[in-house]
Amino acid sequence: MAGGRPRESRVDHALTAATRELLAETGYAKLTVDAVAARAGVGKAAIYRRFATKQELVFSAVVHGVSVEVPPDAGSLEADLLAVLRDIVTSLSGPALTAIPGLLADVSVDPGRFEEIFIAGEQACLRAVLGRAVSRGELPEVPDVDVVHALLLGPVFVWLFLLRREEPPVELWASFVASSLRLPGNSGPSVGSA
Amino acid sequence: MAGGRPRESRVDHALTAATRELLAETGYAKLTVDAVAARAGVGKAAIYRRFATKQELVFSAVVHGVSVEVPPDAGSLEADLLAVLRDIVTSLSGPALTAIPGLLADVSVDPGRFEEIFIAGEQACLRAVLGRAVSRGELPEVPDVDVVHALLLGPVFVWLFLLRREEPPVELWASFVASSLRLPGNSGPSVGSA
Amino acid sequence: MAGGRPRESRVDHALTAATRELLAETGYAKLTVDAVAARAGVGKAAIYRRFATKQELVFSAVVHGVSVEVPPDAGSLEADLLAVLRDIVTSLSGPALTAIPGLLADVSVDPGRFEEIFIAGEQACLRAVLGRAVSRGELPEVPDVDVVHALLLGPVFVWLFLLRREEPPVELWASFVASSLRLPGNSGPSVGSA
Amino acid sequence: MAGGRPRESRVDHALTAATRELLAETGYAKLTVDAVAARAGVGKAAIYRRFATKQELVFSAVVHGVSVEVPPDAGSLEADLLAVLRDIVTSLSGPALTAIPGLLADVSVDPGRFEEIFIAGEQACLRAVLGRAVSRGELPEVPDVDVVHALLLGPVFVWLFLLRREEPPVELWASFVASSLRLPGNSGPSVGSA
DNA sequence: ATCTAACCGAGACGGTACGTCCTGTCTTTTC
DNA sequence: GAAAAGACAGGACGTACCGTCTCGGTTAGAT
Repeated sequence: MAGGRPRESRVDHALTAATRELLAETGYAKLTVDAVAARAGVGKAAIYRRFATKQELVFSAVVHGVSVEVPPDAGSLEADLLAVLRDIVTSLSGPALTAIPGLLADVSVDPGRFEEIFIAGEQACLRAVLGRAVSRGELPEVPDVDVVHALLLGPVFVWLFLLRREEPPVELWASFVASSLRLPGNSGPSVGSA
Repeated sequence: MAGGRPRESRVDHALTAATRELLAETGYAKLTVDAVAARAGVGKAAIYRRFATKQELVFSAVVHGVSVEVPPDAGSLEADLLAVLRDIVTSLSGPALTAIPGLLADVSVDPGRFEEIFIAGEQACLRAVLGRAVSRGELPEVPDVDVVHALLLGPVFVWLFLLRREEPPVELWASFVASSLRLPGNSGPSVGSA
Repeated sequence: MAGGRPRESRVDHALTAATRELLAETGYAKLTVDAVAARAGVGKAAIYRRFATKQELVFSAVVHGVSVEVPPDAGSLEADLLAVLRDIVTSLSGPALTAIPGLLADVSVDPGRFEEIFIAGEQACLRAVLGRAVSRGELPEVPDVDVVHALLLGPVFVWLFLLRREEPPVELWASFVASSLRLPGNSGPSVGSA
Repeated sequence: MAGGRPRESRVDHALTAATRELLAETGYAKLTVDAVAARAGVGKAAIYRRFATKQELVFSAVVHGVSVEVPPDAGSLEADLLAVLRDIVTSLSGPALTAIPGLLADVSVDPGRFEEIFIAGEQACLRAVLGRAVSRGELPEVPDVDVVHALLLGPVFVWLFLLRREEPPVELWASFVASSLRLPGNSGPSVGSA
């Protein structure tokens, strides 16, 4: 009823590392489970003991260590939003840059899991930042977080994955969003958050 | 030198229809070329005579009839932006909703083609709309189109493909973007358009 | 409802040849379907389009060209039996020598098919030979073919596959069987052939 | 230097029983070591501490209790041969019936071990029986034991494993072999026993 | 009225990856 | 130190899909 040999963390680390390397070298589409196993010096069974599909493996490797920290108070709504935007850019860079389109495409990856990692954390940060703005008196009340979040994350997404360009103009967007939020009539809760 | 049997338009229509049906039924990831051929009552060769890859087939079926019309003058920047946003939402609905994440993922799809259809047309509309705002005196000069485009398209993208929710709050975003663009200091060209 | 590309006989021949080569080089146990495909310059799908399992592939390669000819009248029962025995030895030599134990073990190979090739043909020859002996007056009546067949095939089987020795003493066994059959009381049909 | 926990005989018995059950239920080809361990309520290590390979495990379970006793003098060569034949049939029945083809196929099983149990013992019995016939005056000299042994074992083998029929006609074969051995010229040593 | 070239459905082809399974070994904790 | 439990590396299996190719046959426009 008890024990058995515990899983080796060596394997977990090797898998994460190998997946990220191959993601960088060959891209998501050409990444194969056999190649990951070979690179990690691991049997395929050890992979499928941990992840049900290739997508879960990649997902796990990509989200490993994505920050969910609320950025420190930067003094103003605009500066705070800029910090959130920079975090978003960071979380979409590195291995994620290569993997996310593929993960988004493969239905097999649990949308809930995806949302939880890439959306919920960011929304929590955003909520904190907007709360600070209310405390400061910059905003009369906390606007709908989903709407604002999409307004921040969306442009970065398009810039990186559709236009495939680097260095999204986050300062500009932070300024846009901050200024429009401060205008009267734009801040009230307006759609029902699901 | 000429001659040969002409292609049957029946085949083209059957392919578009079959592809859209299967996209709706099984999603992009589980769509197979054999299934499309079978559903369309067509040989695989007839498909590959028209499209070099599966991605082109899907792309063609999805973009078929996407509007690239500049919306009529609605009287104000905000109303014009709203019209552009609605066009964007329309172009991302229907079969495209299922197919776009997959197309985005498959590197094999020519990024240029994709950009041409889904980006360039929208940017042209946007440019016209922004030009009208300058004529009206709502804006001092035409802002960077890439930046504004990402600001419009991005939130819709996130809403539909990441949050997988329906009916994006386009009125809100149109209002946000219009008001922030009208603020002094936000409208100048600020990053080099590639 | 008709047509489609016909199967290439080149593939069939290449598969038979490759299977036999690998059987000789590595033995049945280490023979892999991938290796056969690679050696034959053939995709695995082409194999599994023809054979449901690895066993059927090997079986087909091994039985290819097994003779089922009734040997010419050699003048006496003993000489005829010797000829049948030599045919048996021949049919169990070559690739079959390596493959038969494995085929026998793998339940997946249809016992009926196996019997049909390796048993029925030999029994038909034997029946003819025994009939000739009756015509000659060497035997009063045709004995039970199953029983005599087992008496001929069995020792060869044991010699080759259990003792793993070469050159079974077929002359001796032919002589034994012929002389015992000729004795009164040994030739009548005694068990029900299934 | 000695000491430690002694091996539990419970494990040995459970292994033999589980192996035989699974042999009967699923056959040799589908028998897995994990299944044996699970059925026996035993860890795999306990198996591999006792047997080097799966084949040895099965072999051990199958040969457990195979008699190697020289049958008592039945009064005549034919009756003695019949007794030997019956012993052969017994040793090939039960779990062995399912396992032997598989054991024969897996080269990994030591041919020496196999020979020792299934061949040498029977040949010793046969040698004794033939010696008794010489003493009785039924035979002028002891014939080549390998040859006669193949003549006895072979037909049973074919009947059980190739034809997959039950109740081999041992009386018939005993009579055949006894009568042919008694004929002049058939009894001399004729091939070199390896 | 041919001839010819490109089309058509059907389906086999080489190749590649998938996810499952099994073997024999190793590593825990428990007795 | 043996036991049960179960993770480990390695590697074969049979399935599925892609994009190409080969059949026999059809359908235009050019001769």
